[in-house]
Amino acid sequence: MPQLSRKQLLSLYSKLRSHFGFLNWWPAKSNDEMAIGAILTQNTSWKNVEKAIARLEANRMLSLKAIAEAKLSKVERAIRSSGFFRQKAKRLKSFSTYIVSNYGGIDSFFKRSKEPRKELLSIGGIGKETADSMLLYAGNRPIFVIDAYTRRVLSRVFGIDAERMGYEEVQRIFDVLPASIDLYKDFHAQFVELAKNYCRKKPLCSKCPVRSMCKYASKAAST
DNA sequence: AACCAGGAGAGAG
DNA sequence: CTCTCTCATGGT
Repeated sequence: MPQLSRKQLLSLYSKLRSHFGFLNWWPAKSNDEMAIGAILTQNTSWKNVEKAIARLEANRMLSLKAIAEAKLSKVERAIRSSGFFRQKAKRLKSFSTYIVSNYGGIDSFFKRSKEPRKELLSIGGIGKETADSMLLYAGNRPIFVIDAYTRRVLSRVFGIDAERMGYEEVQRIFDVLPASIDLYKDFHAQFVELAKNYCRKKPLCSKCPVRSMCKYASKAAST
């Protein structure tokens, strides 16, 4: 019993896509860099993550192998700009150590793991959103990533109480879509772009690219 | 100058 | 299972 039809979702995507254009999200040079970025961006703006990635690269630690071998304090220093640096340094190390020692590298992890999602979640510091981001953007699995922005847009545009729903429950809304990796990647990016620019605390409904199909916008206009 | 950012986990109920 | 609190920094 899906709450939204494929047509509704694709119509939303179409509007976003023609407004924002194709968003080449997460253009990491390697899957290592992508996975590292996924951990660093937890509850942190991407801008500060870029600085941390640049510093890791400058110190030749922009790979799981290098992080697994580096001292914790050295990782901490490099990623300080991304906030939560002590936690994240531990998370980077435990993740890197797990992948490198069990699979040799992230590419063979994605190739050989039978249940990659469950396995990622078993590693400390990797929650559902981070795991799904890695699976979609690095592992090329058709898994829809749910974040706070996605929930907010679903809530406002369609009136779905996605902010109180469980993660997988929100994820199931997108089961009606064709299992296209490129669609999932770009759709998620479009959600973020819409939420950051329009669905804010102080919403900009009058200029919103999807106001014609948005419940919140029409409600805000009539009152 | 409060307030949030592309969350996760431990603890409590 | 769901709710609450903590983690810690830079930008607006």
